[in-house]
Amino acid sequence: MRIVFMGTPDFAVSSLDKIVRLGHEVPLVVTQPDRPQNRGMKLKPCAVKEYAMEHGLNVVSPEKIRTDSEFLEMYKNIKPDLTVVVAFGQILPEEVLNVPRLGSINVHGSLLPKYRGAAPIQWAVINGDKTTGITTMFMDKGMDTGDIILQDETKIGETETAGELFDRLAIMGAETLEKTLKLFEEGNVTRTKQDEQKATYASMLNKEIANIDYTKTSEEIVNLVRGLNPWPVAITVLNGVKLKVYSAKKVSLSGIPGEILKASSKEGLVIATKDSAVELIEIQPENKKRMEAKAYLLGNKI
RNA sequence: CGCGGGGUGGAGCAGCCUGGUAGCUCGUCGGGCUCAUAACCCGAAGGUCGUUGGUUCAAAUCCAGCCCCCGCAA
Repeated sequence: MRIVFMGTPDFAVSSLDKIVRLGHEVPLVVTQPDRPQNRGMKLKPCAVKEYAMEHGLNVVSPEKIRTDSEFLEMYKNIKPDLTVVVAFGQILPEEVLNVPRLGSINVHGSLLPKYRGAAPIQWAVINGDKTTGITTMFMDKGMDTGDIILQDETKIGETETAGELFDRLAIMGAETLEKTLKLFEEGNVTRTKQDEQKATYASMLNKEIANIDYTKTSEEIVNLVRGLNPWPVAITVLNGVKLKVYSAKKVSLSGIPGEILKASSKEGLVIATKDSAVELIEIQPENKKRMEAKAYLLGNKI
């Protein structure tokens, strides 16, 4: 088939790679424009763009795809059979969605209608879900509201981080996409409407939720830490020391929520929560490297 | 030229301002104590102080360049 790909971050690369390896024709790849990213405000191409350039694919990065008539014209002239969208990052208007002969499909990192929106994988971990999965669907003008084609389910590990789940779902996404493309080739695609009653939204992550709230339960806090690792990472401030928290576990102690119960290189760093306490195991103090809390306490005090 | 912190035995830090013996808390190895131990006692190994050059009788320390790591912001 003649497939246009739209996607931006790492998560999308394995799906694009799958399409290329399956031997489909990819006349165009669409990504977000380069953004100033790192220290020093340097421009860095996104993961999909890097992949596309390495493989000699034609890449465009419209600033606002909604209002870009030049892009729409060019896109129409390509006459794609199908367009695959994976974590693209821009809302696509109906004129764009309707261009491909067979439609536009999306690979989403949750079992829709649960976790429509921007950060489904992290929210599944933050909420302590036991399972999640991949959904492929036809796109419509709503936010992840289109008809479902296929779903694959996977268990979330007890201590799995969002980053680890991300990597697994990126691979699973490519596999589910492969099965979906096969259905298109065979002409056996089915559509299942989403159950609106069960729909939930996974909003974008912001810094507010990254701050650990010790009046929550230990389990909620541990899940938050897992769900925000490796990005944007849970944050806490203890006696004026700002820390990123990469891993934590529940321990059987108690005190006033937020109280520092232990802070030594031998016993570790333990903070009281609503129902018990959490030990902050792997941390990153401001301006420092990521390290064990016990190592930090060898030469620093909290 | 976005703002800022840092690179010192295996780990985390001090020392730098006010140049002159390499320090602290751990870890490792050996020995001791103990029913036993992540506890305690004794001893040992292990560092071109990121790198290049400069100043000086003398540089971890002062000066200049370069490399690398990190926080904020985006």
